[in-house]
Amino acid sequence: MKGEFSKGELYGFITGMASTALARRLQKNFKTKGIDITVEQWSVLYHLWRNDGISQQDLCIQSFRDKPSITRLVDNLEKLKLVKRTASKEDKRINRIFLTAKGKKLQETTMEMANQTIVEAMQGVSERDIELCKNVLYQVFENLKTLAAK
Amino acid sequence: MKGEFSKGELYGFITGMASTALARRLQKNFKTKGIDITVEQWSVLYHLWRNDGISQQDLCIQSFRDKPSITRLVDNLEKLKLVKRTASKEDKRINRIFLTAKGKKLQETTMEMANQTIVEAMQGVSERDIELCKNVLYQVFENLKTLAAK
DNA sequence: TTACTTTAGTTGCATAACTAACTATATTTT
DNA sequence: AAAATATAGTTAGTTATGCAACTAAAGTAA
Repeated sequence: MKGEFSKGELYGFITGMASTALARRLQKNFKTKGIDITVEQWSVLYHLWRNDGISQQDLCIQSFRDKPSITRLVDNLEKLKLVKRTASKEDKRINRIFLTAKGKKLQETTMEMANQTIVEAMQGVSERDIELCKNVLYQVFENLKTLAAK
Repeated sequence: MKGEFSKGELYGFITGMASTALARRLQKNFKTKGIDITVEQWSVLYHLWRNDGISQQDLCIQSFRDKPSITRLVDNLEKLKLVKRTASKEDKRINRIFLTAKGKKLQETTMEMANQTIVEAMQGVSERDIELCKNVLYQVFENLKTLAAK
């Protein structure tokens, strides 16, 4: 077990082993249920379900990805007929991204699966500790964001 | 700020925003210091520094990657003259991976940078909370590993 | 109005990840 | 010993990420 995610070290923390494992699990759950999207595509849809019609730039910020990544994710989501690009009339530079009926339909099932996956992952961890862990990760994220802005 | 890594949600947790930010920061720090390796390559070297000459299979388990990923990471590390594949004499299926002098030399500087990056990231987080967070992530990892094995 | 700068998005190139299919060597079973 | 199985590693195809260079439209300044 020496090299794995051992309690005493930060290797797993740096490399995001827990979130990698979580994403892999969610991906497998999608596949098992015959849902043919990647977890990355799901994470883009996630923001559209809350806020349909936002721009690619908004998706960059909210999903914490760069512009080329979003361009290609939207390309693929469009191929899957889950979203549709629409040029903004006010500002022709902007693409507004809208969910299709098919895209909207995925929300309920996949969010349910995501929640279920988290429940499985958090087995044996108290609510209080989950909150604390989220707060630490949030703080880490904020610290690094501040540094990156410099 | 609505879509970002907000305290109240698990989105950032699922997508590994904190570890992504940490990896990006470490990558940038490498680049700034003229160290031309990726963080993924670094994470492979990390295991070799502790245990030179292990097999690709060992690297798979320890770095939590699949076989093709390790094949290519070792390919690229070999191109960079940081490691060298050597077929095992006992079992011809096995490649043992050995650090070159150049590969060994990277340890001190880059580990220092990784530690420094973690210090930056953990600013304002108590030792106790770091420990607790690591334990939660460890538990999550173990839960998912158990599930995957089924 | 023309020139400069900023913003939104795309394209090209390199690295990395997952899946599936494959080769080669070892091990186990019969 | 021969056949079946398991293990180590590679290859091919698709998706995703990061960086740099690019186009087009908007906003700002001269």
